Amino acid sequence: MSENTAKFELILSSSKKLIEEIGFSSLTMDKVAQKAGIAKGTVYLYFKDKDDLIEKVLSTGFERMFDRIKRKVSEENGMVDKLKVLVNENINHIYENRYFFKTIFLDEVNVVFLKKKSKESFNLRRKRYSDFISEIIKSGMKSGEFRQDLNSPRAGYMLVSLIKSSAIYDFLNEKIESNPENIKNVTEEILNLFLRGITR
Amino acid sequence: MSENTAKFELILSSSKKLIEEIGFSSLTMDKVAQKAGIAKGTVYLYFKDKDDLIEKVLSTGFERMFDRIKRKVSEENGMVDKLKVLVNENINHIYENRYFFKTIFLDEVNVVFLKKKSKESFNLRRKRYSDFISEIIKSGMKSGEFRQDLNSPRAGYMLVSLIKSSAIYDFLNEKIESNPENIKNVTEEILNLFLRGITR
DNA sequence: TTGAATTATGACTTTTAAGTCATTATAATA
DNA sequence: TATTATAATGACTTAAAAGTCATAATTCAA
Repeated sequence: MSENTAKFELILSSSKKLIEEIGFSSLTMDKVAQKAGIAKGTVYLYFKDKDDLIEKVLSTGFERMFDRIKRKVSEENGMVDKLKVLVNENINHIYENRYFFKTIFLDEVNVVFLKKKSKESFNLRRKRYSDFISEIIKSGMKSGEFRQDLNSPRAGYMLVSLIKSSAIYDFLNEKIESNPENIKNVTEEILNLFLRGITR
Repeated sequence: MSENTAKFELILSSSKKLIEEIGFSSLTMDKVAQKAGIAKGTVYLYFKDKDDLIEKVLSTGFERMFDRIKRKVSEENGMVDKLKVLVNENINHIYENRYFFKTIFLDEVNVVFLKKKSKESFNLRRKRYSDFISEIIKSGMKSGEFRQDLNSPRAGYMLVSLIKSSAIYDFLNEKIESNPENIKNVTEEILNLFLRGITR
């Protein structure tokens, strides 16, 4: 595996662009090479195989998003406030990378294409994020901000899925433009439901 | 396209079993034929192509589930009660067909494999279900059972995703056994969150 | 400057599985 | 029973794309 970081990044970003354009299901190594302006063999100098390439596209994207969210969350004190900035930051990130996430979510890429090992890391990332949320909820239960009878890991997992499904809902309804108004609404609707439920 | 219903059903149920065993990504027409104990060419007498076969496996499964839920829901009057039986019935259905849904959810099959046309019908089914829920929520808003400031279509969509993600959560944590205790808990946790939120 | 080491190339091989169709078997009908 | 129509077969064709590797280009070190 060669060490040239610039070329590694070039292949990675070309793949990401391609995925936005044509989706995962049509992604081929030939197209990746063409998009990056290099030969197919070169791709294999930097990535073990196609699975490795996709896994790295997904994992670098996730780490970038997770770091960003963690930074913002750490600036808040109350658990309700932490959840608020978490949702806000997550939705913002999704909208800023909306064409990528549109493909991820609507194509439901997810783990189908990945081999066993990459499937596991996919689920591990999901778990790391929902565990992070679960800890906030646990603290909120201790502090009295949240109900005492919650199953915090499940609740954490549920919030992740609410965020995701809200974005899917918008993408399906063609609300893909990233205007602040829209983002503010989505964020509030998720938080409203998650914090207060639908009953009066 | 031949008319023999028994053979049609045989291929359909063999495919479903196979999907449970090996997942969508490894499903081949050769394996389907072998599982059904017939020749590959025969499969093509009853289904246009692989996409058609998968689409029919998914759509018949969905219709069965949706009918069952609608029947139960129609027996209730209050909107809260309707949502309660809806969630309960949906979770029950998922657990009764847990190996199928485990594959569907964890492999995240969804639409990846399907061609454009089938992708659309996949999203249409999802929409039919969330619209159905959305109508219940709208009635509940009118009757005063629910808050007035809800975005009912989005809320409907969110409930669908809460149900799905709860099942995924259990499957990921190996809680796949279908004991009534477990099902009761899951149902209650979903409803608790959706109706009341996490704050006190 | 030269030759060794590294990186890049893309035509080629391999694999896999979808879909076809000439042939055969079975069922229906007269 | 003979003839026609329908259903079934599976070897074969086709297609697509992953992955390889002998060769070429470039970079580096002496």
